[in-house]
Amino acid sequence: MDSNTSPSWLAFSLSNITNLPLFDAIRAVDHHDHQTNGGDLPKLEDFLSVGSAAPSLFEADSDLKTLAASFMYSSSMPTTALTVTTNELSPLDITAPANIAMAVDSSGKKSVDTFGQRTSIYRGVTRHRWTGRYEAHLWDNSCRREGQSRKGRQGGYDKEDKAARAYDLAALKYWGPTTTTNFSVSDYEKEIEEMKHMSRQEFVASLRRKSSGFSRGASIYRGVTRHHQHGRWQARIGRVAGNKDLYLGTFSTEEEAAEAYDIAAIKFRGLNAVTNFDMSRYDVKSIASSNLPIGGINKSKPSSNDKSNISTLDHHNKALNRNQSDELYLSSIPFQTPQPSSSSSSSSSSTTLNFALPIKPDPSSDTTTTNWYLFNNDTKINNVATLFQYGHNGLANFQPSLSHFNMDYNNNNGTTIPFVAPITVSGNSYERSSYGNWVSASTHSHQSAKPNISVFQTPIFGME
DNA sequence: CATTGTGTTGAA
DNA sequence: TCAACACAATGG
Repeated sequence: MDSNTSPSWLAFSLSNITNLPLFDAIRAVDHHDHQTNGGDLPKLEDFLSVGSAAPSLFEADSDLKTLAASFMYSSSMPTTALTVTTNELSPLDITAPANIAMAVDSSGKKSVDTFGQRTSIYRGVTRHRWTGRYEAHLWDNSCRREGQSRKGRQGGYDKEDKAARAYDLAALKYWGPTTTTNFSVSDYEKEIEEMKHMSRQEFVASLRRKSSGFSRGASIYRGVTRHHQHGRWQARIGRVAGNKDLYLGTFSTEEEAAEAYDIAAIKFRGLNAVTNFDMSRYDVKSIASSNLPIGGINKSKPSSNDKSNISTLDHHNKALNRNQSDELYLSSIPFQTPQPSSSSSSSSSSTTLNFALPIKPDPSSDTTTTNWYLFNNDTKINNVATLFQYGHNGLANFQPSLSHFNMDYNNNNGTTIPFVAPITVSGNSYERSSYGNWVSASTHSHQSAKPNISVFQTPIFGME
């Protein structure tokens, strides 16, 4: 909550991190060093790459030119700050495919004499020449056309079989359950279900995101480092727009910092950004539309508040509106003046607010009650009132692009204030409620004063 | 070899 | 807390 010092657009962060997914947590480094030791379990390629480097072996693989998506997997992050217990080769993984053989020869193309150079026993997987990392390749030109998922772009997983699985998933998405996969299709039931809701590009993008690599640092999260003096976590993103490092703030938890990085990454790199958390956590659209002065970031600290930016108060507002408190205001939402008082709006009646929150709907939830809390700037948590959303049921109403929600605001006085807000909401109350992780809105609706709404969220981390 | 992530250090 | 430089890993 003390991370109230981030760039304005970061304001859009909403850490629903509570359910820190299983996020293959360990994007850490693997401690095997294939380059120097023939030690553990030599791999096929170790034998193949005799002499100097193995590089050229794949150079000829021009087929890869058509790759639209690729995932890299590594097994040789050289250093090792974090030695991860590598037991990733769980029994499960070893269920290596019976179709290996076929995988090998079915890739066609390559002439027989190059077979021996295959760098992985898995279909769709190749081992990167220098690095020893693994890439899963999926060829699809349409993808490329749409400018999505081109080759490379992210580090790799640490294990060959992971690359193989990535390939499998992509292939399943593209060619259906009958396609040849490395592992049994039954391994992917869950994923297959998930992919149904995504376009190929989306799915592939998500796969890419899940690939690992990186993190040679203190944090397992990308873009996060621990600061020397107070052990706080600093988030940065390098040389974006401008060519300077962009400092994203310091946070007390890695996750918050990681999220800050993610948002920045999305902001600058869009859908292709490689993020720490699943992209679904963020509302890319909103992040993109925030008025971040791309190319120049408010180098100047968002001094107290850049009310200036706010001027253009179209629905999407940003501008960090810090408040004397130490609460984290994620987004400040200057909005339409309250109702022209048509009726009795004086003190506490009815106000129409317009604001947007870059929160992505949680597709897994079908609840229609969102925990929107309205606060009074002065009293904060005391004046909590829950907003009940009505008139909407189910997922259809949670489309990110969609915008208007009608809500009733039940204030403490029992008064109900109709509330209209173009927002996208996360409706997953179950996970939030248990952690007190709520999206909240704070308002300044005093007498005549123009309401000033800020959105912030209650502390998530550090509170058990 | 161009990018971009991370260690570090230091001033404010 | 914020910034910057230097270096290293990544991916082309």
